[in-house]
Amino acid sequence: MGPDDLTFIKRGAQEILVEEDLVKKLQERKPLRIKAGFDPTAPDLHLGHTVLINKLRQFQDLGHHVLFLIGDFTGMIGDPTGKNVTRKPLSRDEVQQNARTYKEQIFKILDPAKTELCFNSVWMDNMSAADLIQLAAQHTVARMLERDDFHKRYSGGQPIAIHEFLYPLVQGYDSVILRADVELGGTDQKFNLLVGRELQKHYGQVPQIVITMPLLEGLDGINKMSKSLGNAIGISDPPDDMFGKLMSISDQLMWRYLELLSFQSMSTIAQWREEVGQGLNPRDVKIRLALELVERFHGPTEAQQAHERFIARFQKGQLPENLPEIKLTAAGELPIASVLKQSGLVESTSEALRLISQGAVRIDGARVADRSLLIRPGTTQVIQVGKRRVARVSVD
RNA sequence: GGAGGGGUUCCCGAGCGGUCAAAGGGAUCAGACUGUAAAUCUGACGGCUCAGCCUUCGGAGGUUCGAAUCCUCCCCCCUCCA
Repeated sequence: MGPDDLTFIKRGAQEILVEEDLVKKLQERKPLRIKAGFDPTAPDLHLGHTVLINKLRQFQDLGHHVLFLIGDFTGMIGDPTGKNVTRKPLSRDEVQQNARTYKEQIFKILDPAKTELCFNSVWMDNMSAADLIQLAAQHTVARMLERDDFHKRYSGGQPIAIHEFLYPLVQGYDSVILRADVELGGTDQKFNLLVGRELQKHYGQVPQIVITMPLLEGLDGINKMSKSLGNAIGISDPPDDMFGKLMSISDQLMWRYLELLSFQSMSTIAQWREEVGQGLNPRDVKIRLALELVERFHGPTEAQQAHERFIARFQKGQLPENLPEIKLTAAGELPIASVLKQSGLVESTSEALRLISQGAVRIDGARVADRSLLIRPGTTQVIQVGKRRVARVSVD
């Protein structure tokens, strides 16, 4: 623990405010209080979220103390950052349930012994209106309007509700209560994190260091990773899925993922880059990445097996071992399109016919050319649609 | 409260009485090429008992041989003024 740790801390970080202050704190060689706030909504964490959590983990490895704050009070306000969607308040039970799910997921990365779970309702519920007004008095409208999205909305004539100004204030006040030395957040959180610094000064504390982490790109390599964009790798994705998705990223994106998601040292990664420069297939580096991450969330055995299954299936073109079994019942012969639809391999008859004419459908390995092919009852066949959809379908 | 603009298939966005299941782009899916790479090329992209038929263009009515396109009412969004 000390100033030498700066290199590790800086890895992948977008910005550190203020770096000299961080060096000073590190020089004290005392465990720092590292804060990060999270939504109380159902955590469906994906690798994008883990960028920040990994950073917390690095701090723990360096001997620091993590304050994992669940914003159950702020959740009721709704973070005005980015999209402007009103949230419905969560009940105590829901928050508790979500907190449990958080624990399950984050402790695959974080060390429970060095993690303190906090809820800001603990202190915010007791705050009086007078206290809140006093808190609000610490900031001016002009400063609030400096925030990029407020500024845009204000100058663009879009509404900003008064309560939206309270969000950054409460988030900052959390830092005061928790006496945070460092707060981590995504780049979109920069303003809110800085408000924490201001408030801490007002309350006579040394302002926290703000570290922003980049938003990880999703599988497409362009948009930020998000479940709703369908470009995410969930940390509870099954091993094969996770492995496969990681293998499907572009070579360029792979280096980014290595920096932000891998626990390999930067020097090791630099060495890999060199190997690729000398002719190593980037695919093999990708395999290392996939192994590491699947292992992190599912353990070494699963990782190894996912790797083997991947090779068998996609490099050797074999069928997966555990095919989903689908049983259909039919009175007589069934057109292939109906079989595909009823088995759930395609969404509609139209899609089935389309895919057949595109040569995407195989029965027991043989491409189906005839769109009016009839399947007789009493047969069991392996049906493939494209590369990823396969099932053993029996018709009775 | 007043004036104006707009709601089109997953998204953006053209269409403004027939030739419209609706241009173009994106996303997606499939095929080729591969390393399940990426990029590229090709094709598909509402549904069905599929060379035909049925249901779509904010909602409900209406005009017309015929409407996403015209009329009426309603709902929703935005801009400007107060």
